[in-house]
Amino acid sequence: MKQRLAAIGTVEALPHRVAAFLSREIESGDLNPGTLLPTEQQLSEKFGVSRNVVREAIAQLRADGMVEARQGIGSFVLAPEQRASIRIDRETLKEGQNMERLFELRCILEAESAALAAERRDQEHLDAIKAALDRMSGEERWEDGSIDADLLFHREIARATGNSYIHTFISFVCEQIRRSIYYARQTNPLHDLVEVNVGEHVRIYEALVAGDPAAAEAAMRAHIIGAADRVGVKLPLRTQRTEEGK
Amino acid sequence: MKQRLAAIGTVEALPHRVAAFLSREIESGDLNPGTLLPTEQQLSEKFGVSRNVVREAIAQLRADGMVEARQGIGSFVLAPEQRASIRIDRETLKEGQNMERLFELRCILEAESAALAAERRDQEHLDAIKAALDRMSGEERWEDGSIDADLLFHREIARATGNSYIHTFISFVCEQIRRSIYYARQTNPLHDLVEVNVGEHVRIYEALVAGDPAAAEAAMRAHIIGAADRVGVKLPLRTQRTEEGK
DNA sequence: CAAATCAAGTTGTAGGATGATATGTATAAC
DNA sequence: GTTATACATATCATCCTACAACTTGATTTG
Repeated sequence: MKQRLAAIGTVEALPHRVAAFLSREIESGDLNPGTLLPTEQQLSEKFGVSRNVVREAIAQLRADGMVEARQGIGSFVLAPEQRASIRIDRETLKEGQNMERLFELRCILEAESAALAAERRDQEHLDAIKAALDRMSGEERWEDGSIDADLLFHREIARATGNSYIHTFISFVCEQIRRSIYYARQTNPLHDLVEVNVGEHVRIYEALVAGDPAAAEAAMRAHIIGAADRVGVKLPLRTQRTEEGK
Repeated sequence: MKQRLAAIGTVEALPHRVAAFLSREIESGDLNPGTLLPTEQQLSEKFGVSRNVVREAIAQLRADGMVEARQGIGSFVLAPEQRASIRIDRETLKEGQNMERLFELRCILEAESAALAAERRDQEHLDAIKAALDRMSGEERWEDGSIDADLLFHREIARATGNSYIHTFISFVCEQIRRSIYYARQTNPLHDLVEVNVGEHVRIYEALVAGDPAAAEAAMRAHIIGAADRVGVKLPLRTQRTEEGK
């Protein structure tokens, strides 16, 4: 009774697919903490892969602190309290549609971040944001320095919210996106370098200076959508956005 | 020319010892970024272990984002900037933070999550959410089973967005809040147990069934604000929310 | 000279064999 | 009857060989 692993278009390593499957089962609660995973033999037969593949998958789960293997017994599912971290690894990032999802998450976080920053920013924050903006304007093309300045711009806005959780999460998401862009450029050097749209950033900055949360949110949302578009990602938009909060 | 791995008193798994050795070589700069690791065959001979052990060790390094393996070539050492696997560990998030900021982030993520879920959910998602809701209704007080059901309810909604990043982030934030509540109850057992407001959850569920993103978002926002209030956290609200998107 | 082909090297996967470790069971001793 | 030992079983840990898939560079061929 073999079970087909989701066969996405992208070529993906088998161990990662198995690990992702088990990981989802644990996350969704199908495998409660404390329970024993099926034996390597059973998993091997269930997924139709060799035990080596299963072992590598379990090793990955163990590295993430999701299970604990004990010789002669099996692998136990650990409670979420023991989970060490959030991790988005390179393989996951390469999966199709993941860029789209990442941008979607970024849009949610940054739009709200911009609105909060517009309400809570002080002069020191504005100065830091302006400095990043100036650094960005120095470069026309999407080069390393420009990318860093762009990243800094967004992080400074997140910092201006006064909520370090938001700052941490946005930094993380931005890093993921930046690295995937690096990677895409590395594997396909002919790919056109994406230009940084300075104008979009200026509009965000102006809204922050004006202390207008709605304008800041709208400008940021437009910017993220534009940025996604420039790397070939069409962001699925919510159909009823304008009606919210009525 | 075999090389002895450090034989510590503790019995440690072979792959972990190999990974630790290579990891130290990379960290110390003996293996510069961009260079190719020795082949699995060579490492196998060097350490006197099987190729499987070497493979598991490299898989661990890859999971940590230190190397990238490419079939037919070898494993490249990555620069720290290129490392695609980032951990947001609890220590980082715990530094001088408070519940207020955590709830603020949760509100941002979950409100949008509910709206997206209302647009994208299918019957399987609704069934899973309903199941969590039923489990929750069984308990009147904020007890362990009820907390788990509550958590599951929110995670299932996040899953219904189809965006695994949102799911991951929300799970993480919920887990943080749950642990804080556990801790508060442990240190102060006299503290009144907070009741789960089933009604708020029902309203969210109904909006999801109706496929109404705006209603789902509003219900979720009200719920998070209410939940924060019940644990003594006053959520700072944005002043201009209703005007957004004009 | 250019393009197609081939050969060698490397990682990825398959599948079995053996050792190490934990658990349950049956037998023997008291 | 109870306890203790030995054995059988199940499982992970490691090792081994073989083949498939992929990359690179040399060779051959037109």
